[in-house]
Amino acid sequence: MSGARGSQPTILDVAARAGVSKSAVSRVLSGTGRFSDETRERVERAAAELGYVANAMARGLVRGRTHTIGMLVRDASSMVYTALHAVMERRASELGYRVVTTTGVGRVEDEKSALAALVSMRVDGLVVCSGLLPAAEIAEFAPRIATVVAGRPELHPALSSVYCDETDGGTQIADTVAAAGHETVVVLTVPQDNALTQYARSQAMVARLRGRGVAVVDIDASFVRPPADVAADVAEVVRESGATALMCPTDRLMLDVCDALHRLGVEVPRDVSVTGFDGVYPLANDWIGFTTLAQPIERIGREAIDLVVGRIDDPTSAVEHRSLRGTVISGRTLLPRR
Amino acid sequence: MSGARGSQPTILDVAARAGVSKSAVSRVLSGTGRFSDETRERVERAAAELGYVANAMARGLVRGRTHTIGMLVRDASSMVYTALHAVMERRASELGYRVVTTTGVGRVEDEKSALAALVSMRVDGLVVCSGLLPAAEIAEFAPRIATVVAGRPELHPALSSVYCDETDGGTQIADTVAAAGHETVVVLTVPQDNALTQYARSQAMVARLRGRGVAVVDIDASFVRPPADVAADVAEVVRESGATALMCPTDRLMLDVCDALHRLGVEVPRDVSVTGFDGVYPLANDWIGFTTLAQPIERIGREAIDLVVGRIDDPTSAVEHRSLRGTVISGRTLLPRR
DNA sequence: TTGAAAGCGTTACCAA
DNA sequence: TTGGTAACGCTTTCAA
Repeated sequence: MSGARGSQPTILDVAARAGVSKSAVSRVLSGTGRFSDETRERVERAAAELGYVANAMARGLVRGRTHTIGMLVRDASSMVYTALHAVMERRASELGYRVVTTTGVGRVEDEKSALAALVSMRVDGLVVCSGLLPAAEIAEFAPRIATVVAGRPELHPALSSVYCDETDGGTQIADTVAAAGHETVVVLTVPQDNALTQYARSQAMVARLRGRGVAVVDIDASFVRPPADVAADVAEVVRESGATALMCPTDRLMLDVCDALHRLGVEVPRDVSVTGFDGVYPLANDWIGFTTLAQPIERIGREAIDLVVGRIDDPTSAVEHRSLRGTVISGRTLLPRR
Repeated sequence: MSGARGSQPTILDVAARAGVSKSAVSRVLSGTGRFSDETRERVERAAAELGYVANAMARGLVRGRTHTIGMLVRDASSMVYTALHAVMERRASELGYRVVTTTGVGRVEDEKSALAALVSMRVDGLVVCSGLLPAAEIAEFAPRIATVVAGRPELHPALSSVYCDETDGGTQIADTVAAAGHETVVVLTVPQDNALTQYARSQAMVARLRGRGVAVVDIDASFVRPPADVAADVAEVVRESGATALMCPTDRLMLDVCDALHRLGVEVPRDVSVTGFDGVYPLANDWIGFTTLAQPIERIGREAIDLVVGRIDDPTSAVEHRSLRGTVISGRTLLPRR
């Protein structure tokens, strides 16, 4: 039975081999209760010989706790989420938790099911890192599972959150551009339903620039548009309106647009200055030299874990919304006007 | 009872609310067996009203299958793993599997426990993406769980694997450098125990260059050395031996070294040509212009999932080692000599 | 210090 | 078509 293909040894196999009861095995292996040195010795040897690894499902079922935090990520290939993931993993392990990650593959439906998968695994806590899933879908589980939203400004009354202050960030970087003397600026904007965060930051950029008397040309950069098309629009505007700077809602889009502009013969920063947003390694790097707004990823990740663990330990703890300020990184892509 | 804090509704709660037995609920919700329309209707409503999400632990326990593939990643912040993650997630979902990811935080011990966590969750299959963990540690579970190693040339007889042919890759990029006419080249090498893959590719570079009569200066770039120190060595060698090119084992290290060289006043590619390895977005990009060897990440990820699912479906299927060729990407960082 | 037995939430097999 | 009941692998009383 214990040798059947695919079946792993159970506590009964260990007990039989050690010549003790399964209760004894359980006590020894989980270090609870009392047992003699001899029992311990025999159990440990038997377990090692069998390559026994306790079944977390069975354990979780009876204990009602999994010591696991589920992380839902929007896009496994985005560097922002990736960086967040690494930070959270580290912090969670310090606190005695394991992080398991799932992702939707971009669609809301997939994300809902990825979230449900985490819930069905009965993770002790949930950290949602996605600007895509509507708050209501997330909040549904909040009464039963400690839930925190990380990386997006979520003010839902049932959900704690930690995020970069997008408005402040957009404003800061817009100030940087304005201070460099640019008088006509292109801002790439993303529709609200594409990504809340990106929408918020571009709106802040536009508002601040206009507030400072800068002429703004707004170009649609919704996710469905290929960067090459966006770049073509930018090139045209630069030619016709004489815009001298371009602001992007993410470093990633900035990179794609720079690339496309390059193919059109428009060089950065010679012909046009460009700024990004996110500031995650490796794009935020002196040698590459993006001028961008760095999100406080380290703090966001760490505090998200602290918040969720806090709520696991004390489910009655108050909902909190923490807004963290980002920092402008000055690179080579933004030049003073003229 | 069903309202107790933290406790989620169970199948019994649904059954009670729907006025049927838990067996009926199980049948309806899992779509197996027969049931009347009325039963279905009542069960579905009750489940929806309660926000019921089946407990995957209980289900997995009795079914003996979780429909989950566990992915062990070395470094959640590395773009190579990140890219692999995204590809695998997509392919697995096409095949009806969910991917859960865990990572060590860099140390072998942590990785072992991260792997054990996956095993304890009784994932149906395991994809190990780490050049760190010794094959023996991984192979231990192979007899009981379908296991595939992705992204490293692992020829262990019990482990299937898919990986970039590191030797061929190192050779290809070395050929590219030699063909550009460089006669003295610095190669950054990493010790074998730091990372198998990086070791293999740098050795291949060195061998090929020497084979073509190129003078090679070998600089130690073990993980513990700060890139700034490595860069200082490089700067000195460039000055003293007149080396005109530098080959790095990863794009990431390449970036850090370029950055550090820049601070030392050594400009790339003006003063020295540089090549990398990995070729993952965003560094492999025309605008940034790294000359590098692109690993076939898309194929590696996809085939890793196909292999592991194949072994889940047919545990007797043969162990396979698939070596995939990478492609040189020509960027701006490599100039012809003189 | 030990082992027997009662669950944990599901599914699956059986009568009914 | 139904519902009762026996697992699944483990932890946790409770007696001994």
